[in-house]
Amino acid sequence: MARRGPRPGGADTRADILVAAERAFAEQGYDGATVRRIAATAGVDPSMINHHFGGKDELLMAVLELPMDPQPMVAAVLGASPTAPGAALLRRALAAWESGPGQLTIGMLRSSLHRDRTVGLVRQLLERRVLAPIMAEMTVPEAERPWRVSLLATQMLGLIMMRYVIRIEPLASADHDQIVTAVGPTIDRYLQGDVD
Amino acid sequence: MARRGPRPGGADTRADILVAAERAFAEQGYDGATVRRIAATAGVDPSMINHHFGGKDELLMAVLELPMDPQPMVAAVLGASPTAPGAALLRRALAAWESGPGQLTIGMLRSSLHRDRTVGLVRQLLERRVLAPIMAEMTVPEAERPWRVSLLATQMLGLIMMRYVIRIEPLASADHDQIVTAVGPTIDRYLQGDVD
DNA sequence: GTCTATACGTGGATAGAC
DNA sequence: GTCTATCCACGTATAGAC
Repeated sequence: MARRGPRPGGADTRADILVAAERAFAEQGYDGATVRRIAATAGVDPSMINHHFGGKDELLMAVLELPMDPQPMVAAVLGASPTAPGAALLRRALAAWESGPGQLTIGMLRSSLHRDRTVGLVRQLLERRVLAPIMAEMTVPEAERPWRVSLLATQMLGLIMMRYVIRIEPLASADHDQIVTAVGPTIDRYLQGDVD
Repeated sequence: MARRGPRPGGADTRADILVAAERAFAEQGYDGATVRRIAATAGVDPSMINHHFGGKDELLMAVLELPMDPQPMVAAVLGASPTAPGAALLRRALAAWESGPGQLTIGMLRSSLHRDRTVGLVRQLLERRVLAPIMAEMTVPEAERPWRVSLLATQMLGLIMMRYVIRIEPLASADHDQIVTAVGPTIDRYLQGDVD
């Protein structure tokens, strides 16, 4: 019954674990996702997770470093709509968050905020893969960009949390046009308007 | 050694548990706070928590329903500064979040976002104790108020999360004046400006 | 290096004695 | 109402087979 040695079929244990873990963390949160269940889903022994990643925390970190979507998209949108980038940015962001991968991203974010270690990783990823590309495309003087992009981040994160996590009404049911009209000018002002 | 029957001194077990749990959840998050430690801090047996509250989830819910600070303050500020309420609101909010009780509130929020059940309770508390009082003080037609207040909530929550939880720079180190200048106009527009 | 098997400590929860 | 004893699931560490 029991098998010995490498799994048959040339299965890639490490990759299988990552796939199972990404779903589990996004759908069930950090605690809801158990190492044992992730291993079972991946069809491997639980101790393999410690062997390949070091532990549950490191597994989450590895998952957070998987290629995610938003970074190239956001920067490209900015370049395409120089005068009123807020509307275009919001439309792309809303569409992305409501896609399958976007919902996983939101789930991952949600399951990472209550641990200092994972929050630190979220901050790094945010800075390097979302905010830095945006700053590179901005038209204002470079010295202003970190401040402006952090303001932008507050509005975008708050929109995500309120609409998709806390789900307050009428925001959660609002259509994209309403949101773009209401929030777009805020984004425009943070990106290129008067902020001090 | 072992005692039997009710604790001596007429101690109020339930209240003691709540006090210990509030601190523990806020400071250590939902998972970091253990039923066993909360019980030890309160000087009671761990099984008392299940007996009085039903379980760890219900204990968190009971804690979330404890009286919290922000609701009267916010409404009062609005009435005092009818033309540019954003600046006054932000100043009071920033001061509150950086006080001891405010940090506990942020910790509670942070430790509640990754469970559907507790997110639901956060939503209810937010609607009833923060957003409803604000709506009551708004000067725009009543029909517009839910939409406007939900926009306000996105900006305030995003500011909290980015400054105090994710701690992105330069926002995390910015002084209150900078933030008020940059974000105040956003709040003003959501409360009484053109949003559709 | 990759996998299996097993064991330890701690967590939340429960049953039942007092 | 309160406490003891116990249970099961969890994360993790270790030893050793291939």
